[in-house]
Amino acid sequence: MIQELKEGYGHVFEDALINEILQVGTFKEIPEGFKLMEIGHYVKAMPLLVSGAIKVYREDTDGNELLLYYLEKGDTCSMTLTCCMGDAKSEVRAVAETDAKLIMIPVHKMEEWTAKYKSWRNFVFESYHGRLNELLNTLDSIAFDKMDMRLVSYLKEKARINKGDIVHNTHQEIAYELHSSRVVISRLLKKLEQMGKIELHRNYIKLLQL
Amino acid sequence: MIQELKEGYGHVFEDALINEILQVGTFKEIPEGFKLMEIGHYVKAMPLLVSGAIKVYREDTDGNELLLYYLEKGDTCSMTLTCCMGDAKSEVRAVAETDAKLIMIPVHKMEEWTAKYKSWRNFVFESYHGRLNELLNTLDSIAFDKMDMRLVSYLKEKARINKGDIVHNTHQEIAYELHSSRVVISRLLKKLEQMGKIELHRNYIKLLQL
DNA sequence: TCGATTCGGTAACAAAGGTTACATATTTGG
DNA sequence: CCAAATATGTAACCTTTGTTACCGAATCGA
Repeated sequence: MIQELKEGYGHVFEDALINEILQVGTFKEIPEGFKLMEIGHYVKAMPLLVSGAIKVYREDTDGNELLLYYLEKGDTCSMTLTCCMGDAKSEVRAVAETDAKLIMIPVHKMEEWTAKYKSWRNFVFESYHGRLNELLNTLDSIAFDKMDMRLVSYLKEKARINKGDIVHNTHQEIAYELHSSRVVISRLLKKLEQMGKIELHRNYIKLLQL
Repeated sequence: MIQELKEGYGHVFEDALINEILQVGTFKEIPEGFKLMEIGHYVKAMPLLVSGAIKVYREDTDGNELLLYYLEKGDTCSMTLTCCMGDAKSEVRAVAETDAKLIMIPVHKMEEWTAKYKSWRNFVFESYHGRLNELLNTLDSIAFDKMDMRLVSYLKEKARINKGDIVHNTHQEIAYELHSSRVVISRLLKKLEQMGKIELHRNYIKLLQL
């Protein structure tokens, strides 16, 4: 665990804090598709993401779904932060987009560290800042962009997260994540293909020049 | 200033902190329409809202606009928090919706208090939590609701903030805040009037039973 | 191997929302 | 008081998005 922690967080946390994390944190490996957090559940530990990517969703009571953003190495879930401290329920769903490695921190340490370590405070605040900004970007995209633009952004981001130029999703899955319908997504994807920007295949899409 | 502070924040902050705030904070009264924060500007002080309401907007480079949420008594601007600590630029615009009273806290105290006062930490975290949730609600509304529902929610919220059943806005102003067009808003308002839910007048709308 | 399932393509249509244009009423400023 | 500006109503039309329906191809499982 020590090398993963140092690699991902060595520049962020002071040595004393790194040592504390090593003592109380537990290392966890999760497979792609693993559900880390469910709406309405309480959260008992805070994850520091060491490798892989986590996607964070919004879902309403009617089953409507919307992808909010991804977490990557060095990120933590701000939602979890507030849930832990405030003893509140989760408002979002989190699922591993790829295989991932995490260090789980027990909730009760967080309050303690916030008082004790400047680097922890900075980390927590920066985490909030980052997440607020990602939410704002998602909001911009929904409020101001049309579906074709949103789709292009989605494909780019997905490819970036998965470090390649292939997006392994069906049209239906994309439709869910963008809160649209399969037919609409197929239609727009076909247009992108005709423009020479992507190549469509069963179960995956290859990005050419977006 | 002392009575406003105690009334709004007496249950939230411990006495020692209240005293510190009285020493370093400056009291400020601002009129309706006053611009508190502009996108791209740096923020040098953090506001504690004592009375009145502040509306927080998103605006993109093309001039597209969208109302995010309101701040009320006991709230502070989380965006400001991160901007102060991280020395980052503001991502939003904030305008006084009504006349308002604020206590401004110099940035450098925030870091100090976060280490020193548990009540301050709680306040800051709850503030973040609240704002994240309001952003999520706004997002839900844009992503999942149609314009007629959004309009009804808007009118209700606006009336609540202004403590009455009158919304003092032109159709054009409402269109801007919901990022729609005047014609669409007029159309939907007319429908609401025909359903007996509102009364339309020049420059204001009276809510009946929404 | 064969039937069932999943995935994607496409057409026809509906609904929501945006745009343009123009009319009328009210208010404001000189 | 009158011209200009502002606020609203309304019609016609277009674009985007969503819905339903049906098709064939690929894949999977017994």
